[in-house]
Amino acid sequence: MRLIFIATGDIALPSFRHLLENGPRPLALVTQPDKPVGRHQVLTPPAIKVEALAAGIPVYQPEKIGDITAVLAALDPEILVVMAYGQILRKNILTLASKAIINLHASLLPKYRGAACIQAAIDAGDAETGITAMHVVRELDAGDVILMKSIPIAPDETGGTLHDRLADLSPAVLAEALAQLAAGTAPRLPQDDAASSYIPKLERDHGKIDWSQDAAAIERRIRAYDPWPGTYTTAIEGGKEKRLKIFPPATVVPQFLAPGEISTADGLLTVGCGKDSLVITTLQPEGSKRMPASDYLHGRKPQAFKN
RNA sequence: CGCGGGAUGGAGCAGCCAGGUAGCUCGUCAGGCUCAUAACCUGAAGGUCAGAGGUUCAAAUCCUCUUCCCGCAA
Repeated sequence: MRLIFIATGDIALPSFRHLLENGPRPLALVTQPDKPVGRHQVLTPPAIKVEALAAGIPVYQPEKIGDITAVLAALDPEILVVMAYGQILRKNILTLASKAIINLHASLLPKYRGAACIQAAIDAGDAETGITAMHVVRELDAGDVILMKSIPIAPDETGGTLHDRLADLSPAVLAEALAQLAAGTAPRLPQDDAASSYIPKLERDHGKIDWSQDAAAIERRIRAYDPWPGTYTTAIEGGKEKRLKIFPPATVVPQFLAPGEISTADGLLTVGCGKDSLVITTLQPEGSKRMPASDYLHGRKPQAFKN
């Protein structure tokens, strides 16, 4: 089967490796251009590009994928596989493959269409999530479903751990979808648009904690947004405002405190929320390193956290 | 050269602006108290104040440079 792989995010790595080892060997990889990363803006290639080059797979990194339509068409692909690519695919790409263009998406569609699907499942407190293989249509993540596999979400699941587990689940979904497409037995299950939800791309600002929310909701968000985009709050220390990153795990306790009010009893950093309170175990003050909350309390005297 | 914070015994911090015996909250070790304890009391060890140069009678503190860490932004 003539296949082109279109992906940027690390979540696609296991699926890509699966194809390299078990076939069909991709004719090419299309991925985003190298981007400046980190404080010093070092130009960094996507990890999947590095692996593709090492395996001798041709790599294309167009600014807009539409720019290389002719190049891709010349490869005469039967299947396009898209996963965490990061660009909207236009019509000329959607019709490029003779057999199908499919997408692997990290949610149980129609829930959580969009970029932040993994975080959304934890944030919402869902018991399970999964990988969906579906046809790509113009509307984002709205195409007919071929199949999906689910996994349970652990009580201490973070965005990072769930990302990795879903990445590992993906090759099985891809393999089965490809097999069914090849055999002509792949179903086309329309999505229930009325039950769908859309989760926009997360920005750093979305990690700001609102202490008026229930402690349970905040706890889920701290896990969901770790390691990206992370959660943070503003601490009042001696009249000055300091930004604090908050990391999991955090524990919900029934203690009553006003939202943002802090208790340091028993050496624990407990913060009041809209309902119940939250014990913070790990944090990072601006300009300093990540540290246990107990260490933080030894040298600093936060009066409160503000929204 | 994008903006900014930081480097002080094992941990987290103060001291720096207005130079002049190294401080705080813990931890560690020893002893004590207690039926007992992450409690309490007493004592001890542990730091060339990131590095280099300069100013000065005297530098953690002032000036210059270097290295490393981090927040924002991208």
